[in-house]
Amino acid sequence: MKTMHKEHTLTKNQQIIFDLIDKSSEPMKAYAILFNVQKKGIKAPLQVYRALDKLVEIGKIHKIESRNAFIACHNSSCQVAKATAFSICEICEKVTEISSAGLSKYLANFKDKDGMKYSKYNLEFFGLCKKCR
Amino acid sequence: MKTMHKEHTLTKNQQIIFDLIDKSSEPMKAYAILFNVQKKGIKAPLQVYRALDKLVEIGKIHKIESRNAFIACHNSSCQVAKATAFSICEICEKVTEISSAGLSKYLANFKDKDGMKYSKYNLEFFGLCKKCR
DNA sequence: AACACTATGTAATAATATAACATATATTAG
DNA sequence: CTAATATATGTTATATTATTACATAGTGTT
Ligand SMILES: [Zn+2]
Ligand SMILES: [Zn+2]
Ligand SMILES: [Zn+2]
Ligand SMILES: [Zn+2]
Repeated sequence: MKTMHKEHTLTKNQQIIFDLIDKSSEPMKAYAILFNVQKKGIKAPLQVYRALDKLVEIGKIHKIESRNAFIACHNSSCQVAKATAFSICEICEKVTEISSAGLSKYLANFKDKDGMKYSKYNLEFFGLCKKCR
Repeated sequence: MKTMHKEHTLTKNQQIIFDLIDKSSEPMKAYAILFNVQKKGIKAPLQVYRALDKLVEIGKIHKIESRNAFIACHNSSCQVAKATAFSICEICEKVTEISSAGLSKYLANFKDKDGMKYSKYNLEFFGLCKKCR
């Protein structure tokens, strides 16, 4: 078997925060998350950041670096928690995870001028989404 | 002539801050920049951020989004202020701007599943640099 | 001179993220 | 099972990154 998926059982805080992000239609910022989960007993920024760190680490969510925001992974079976690509609408800020075999293959095989390959990358495309065009 | 380069005459603050970043061997963070230019009369964060915004806008520097840091553009004639790619060493944090015709062509021509093209992108590769391998 | 535009100066504050320390819960080894 | 270890949580304080708001100054155009 080529890829074995370790099942990560989420802890309570991780589950609460993942559920919130997962059902959100847009990327969520840490303090928006905090505000939303306070009714569930998560009171401090650090509790949020710790859960976010872990969720990113195991690939359940991704951080949109240019926006300091987080979205759930929608690459179904995301073996590529470390090879991410997104399109970002510069008007409505809609973010979509790009799942392109061609793109990931190209980038995974890309060699810099020293012949160096990189297995980990993050790519953010910017433009206008369908609605905003 | 294909690309006409408007010469941007930098203002005083812009020049001070660009010079500092340009001579730095590593990406600089905004408050490190602030600290360094205080002797030159730039006293407030906003003065730094305004200069940074402008310098990014005209392509003299780039922001490394995953690090909240800034480096001078070294794509010599950077027509691609909006199409940037970097390699980042996860140990020593060395950042290098990637200048690859193949890569930029591939990305500029990349179409998502809706057939959408993106003229603007930012790509960050992560790995270990020569020294850290 | 009048106007528009860009840049600067300054103070206050907002938004994002981490350090430090105490406690609790889960996992593993003996 | 129990002790040891690792992971997760709770809490307070603080560090880091970035923007709002408003006043002033310079630059170029008509
Ligand atoms: Zn994903
Ligand atoms: Zn849009
Ligand atoms: Zn460049
Ligand atoms: Zn290195």
